[in-house]
Amino acid sequence: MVSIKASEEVQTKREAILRVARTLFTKKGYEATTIADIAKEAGVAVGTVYLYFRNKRDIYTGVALNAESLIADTFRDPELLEMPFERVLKTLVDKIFRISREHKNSMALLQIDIQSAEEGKQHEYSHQNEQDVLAAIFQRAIEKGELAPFNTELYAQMLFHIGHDIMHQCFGVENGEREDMYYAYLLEFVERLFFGPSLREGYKDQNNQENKI
Amino acid sequence: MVSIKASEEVQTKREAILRVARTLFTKKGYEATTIADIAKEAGVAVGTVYLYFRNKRDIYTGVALNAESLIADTFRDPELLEMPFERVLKTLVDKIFRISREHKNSMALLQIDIQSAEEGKQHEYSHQNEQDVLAAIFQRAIEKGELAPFNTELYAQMLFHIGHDIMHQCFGVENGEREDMYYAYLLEFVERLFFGPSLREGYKDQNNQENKI
Amino acid sequence: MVSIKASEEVQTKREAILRVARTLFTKKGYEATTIADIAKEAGVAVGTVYLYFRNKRDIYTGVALNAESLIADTFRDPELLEMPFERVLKTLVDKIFRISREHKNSMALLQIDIQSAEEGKQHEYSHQNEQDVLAAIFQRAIEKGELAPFNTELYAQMLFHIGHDIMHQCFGVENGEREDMYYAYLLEFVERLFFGPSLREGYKDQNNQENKI
Amino acid sequence: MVSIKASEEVQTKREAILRVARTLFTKKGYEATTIADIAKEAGVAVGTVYLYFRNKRDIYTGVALNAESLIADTFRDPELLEMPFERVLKTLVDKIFRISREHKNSMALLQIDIQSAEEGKQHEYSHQNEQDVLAAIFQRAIEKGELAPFNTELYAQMLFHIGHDIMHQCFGVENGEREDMYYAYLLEFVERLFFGPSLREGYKDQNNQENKI
DNA sequence: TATGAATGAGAATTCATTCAT
DNA sequence: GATGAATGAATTCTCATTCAT
Repeated sequence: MVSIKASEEVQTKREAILRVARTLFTKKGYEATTIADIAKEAGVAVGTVYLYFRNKRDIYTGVALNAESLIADTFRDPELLEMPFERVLKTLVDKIFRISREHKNSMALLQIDIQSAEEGKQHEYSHQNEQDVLAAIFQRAIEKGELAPFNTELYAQMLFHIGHDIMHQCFGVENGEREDMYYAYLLEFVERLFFGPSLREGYKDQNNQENKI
Repeated sequence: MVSIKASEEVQTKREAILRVARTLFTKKGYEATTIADIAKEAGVAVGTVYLYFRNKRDIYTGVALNAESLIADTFRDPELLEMPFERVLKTLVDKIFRISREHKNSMALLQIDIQSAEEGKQHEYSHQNEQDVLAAIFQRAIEKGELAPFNTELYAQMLFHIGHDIMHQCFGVENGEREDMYYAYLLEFVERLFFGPSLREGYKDQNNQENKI
Repeated sequence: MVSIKASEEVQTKREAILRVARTLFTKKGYEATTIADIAKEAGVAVGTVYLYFRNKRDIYTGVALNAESLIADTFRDPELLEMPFERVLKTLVDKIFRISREHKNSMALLQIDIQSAEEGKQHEYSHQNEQDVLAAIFQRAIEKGELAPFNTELYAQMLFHIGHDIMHQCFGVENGEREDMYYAYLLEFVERLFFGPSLREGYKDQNNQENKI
Repeated sequence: MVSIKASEEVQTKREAILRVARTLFTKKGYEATTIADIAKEAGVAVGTVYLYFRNKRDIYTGVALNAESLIADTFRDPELLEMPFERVLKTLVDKIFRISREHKNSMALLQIDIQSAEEGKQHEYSHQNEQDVLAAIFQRAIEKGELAPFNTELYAQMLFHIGHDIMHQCFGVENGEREDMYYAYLLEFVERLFFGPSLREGYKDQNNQENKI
């Protein structure tokens, strides 16, 4: 009993710190957030923060990696490789919105990463990870003849960025207040890119406008 | 005479500071860059920096706004509103690459200022500025019947982000070493989005592949 | 039964802490040694340390006084007052080396407590203690006509310091690796001082060299 | 004029910090002395301390090396190698007292050095330096036939320690209040060691007691 | 204008000590 | 007695900003 409660407490405390740090890093930026801020907000003493994290950077890493791996993990779902591509896009968009909603604060952090060129290089790897998963999904669809061949890596990268930007805007900046709108936007955008029609053509008639917003 | 020379000096010094600040902010991040760093690199005394800028923030604003307005200014070219849309995309991509190449360091800054939600809001205005210009170009094309109607603001926003991301990657992270590749990427991406074919269709035959990379 | 075992445990634990503290204070210095270090090394919890000692200072005092009184105690041997002075010096040198060897780590501490003038005054008393015992031995030899009269306190003080320095060098710094050499050195030094010849005279001939090393 | 005054100021400030640091390190010990203490006592801001020293350790080194080299420098006087050894001892004792008096606080630091075995090894070199100079003086006297051969290095080491101890006691602990007494003590000690008589013999008659205290 | 020494508030981090279990 | 998580005061060091020259 005791141990269960204790370990829960620990979990609670560590996570409280992470949760608060996430929020503050997002709201004020990494450098402008002080350990004192985090401790106060998390309802613990400054020293306690250092009980769970070796240093400030460590907290950041905890928050950021957590956020990054969340998305990559969800995208790594094997079903995505087998389901008809018609449904893949919507599933991906659903997933990314769901996770982002659940981890609002983490999402915004994905931007902080790219603070400087040097830092950027350090985190490139984890981005790559997510992009690879995305590219693999596209590649599979091409193999199955559902998509024409194209530069999957390039599109993975760009879509990854678009996704992040929208998540950041939607949840980081606007706190999810216009989630529905952004959901529709993103979906329309990717469906148009993958299935057409091009912006020049537009939707010829009403019957065909399932995907239009 | 003296005053001319003096004002030239002033121009020189102010700009030297801005130029150096740009580079350092980009390379090391805003917080990690000290006024002493900037002063030293710019070849002036610390106190001198404060003759031209009220505080550190002021320098940053100078740098960032400068960078942002550069793009907005270029996009505001009235020719863009009148030329056939067929040529608009390529012209825009050309412009953004040219400016980014000429102001490598500034570009990366565009990422820095999305550091935190609060900061984000402050700079939203100038982003908006650029996005508005972009949306206006699309709107004009729709009016001229060159494009089907679509949510121009949404697409302006997303394309703005994609553009920034690629510029950041290309010039901020990679220092322009693979500029040609990124140029082709971005062009193919936007042309496909605007003119098709969708990724599902792909390019049917060789004759039709004008836009393919 | 239980109480016996318990008190043994207590003894064990208290001494384990003292033993570990001694080593760490010696190796890393007082300030650089943390209670956590001591507790870990001694195999007890941090809180346990505070069951046996009121505070860190208390541990230090325990260690240092322990070390100091060891020597004073040995010097207080009544036999020393009665044995012919011819043998006293060698006996003293033997004793100091034996104790130092057995308590290597303590020895080095004798230096640490002369860290600052204020601290110095606090510990003067225990030094005085040792020096008094030494002076008493010399005084007794003078009374017995074995030594000419001299300022016994002064010489006690200086010899005490020389002894400590050599112990520190021999056991604290060199870890006893050249004990034999230092033993011969110290003996030759004090025998020359007490019995001659002076460094100017040196040893006249082989037959006379009883005391030479 | 300005530059002279300026450089004087600098000298003054840097030295004020060193002077104060010396005193505080001596009085309270290295670790117990805070930068705030030093700054306050020196009449400057905390930041100013870091204008002249990179970190706390740097201040310490400045103080300690200064102290150590002072003695070695004085002992390196070539005259000492040529003057009759009769006068050398008194000259050395005079020198060491004069320097110690002038740099009271530095002297006490020589003890702080030896805080821990590890630190001890670091500073061994500079001690060696001083001991070598001393040993060379003795060696020269032996070559000139003024002293009988003996282990000059050993005696240099021991006399070096005795000297330091007495300086520490006299100036560090007692602040020079009984300087005359310690001067007489040290002189009697070394003269007896070098010229006799041994403590056993003592001074045979009144006429011969020039050196007795 | 230009300088750069000086300032001191503020940040990260450590660690002796306490106390609920 | 024993534990070790929690505390928060204290410490070192940084750096934006000022101001006398």
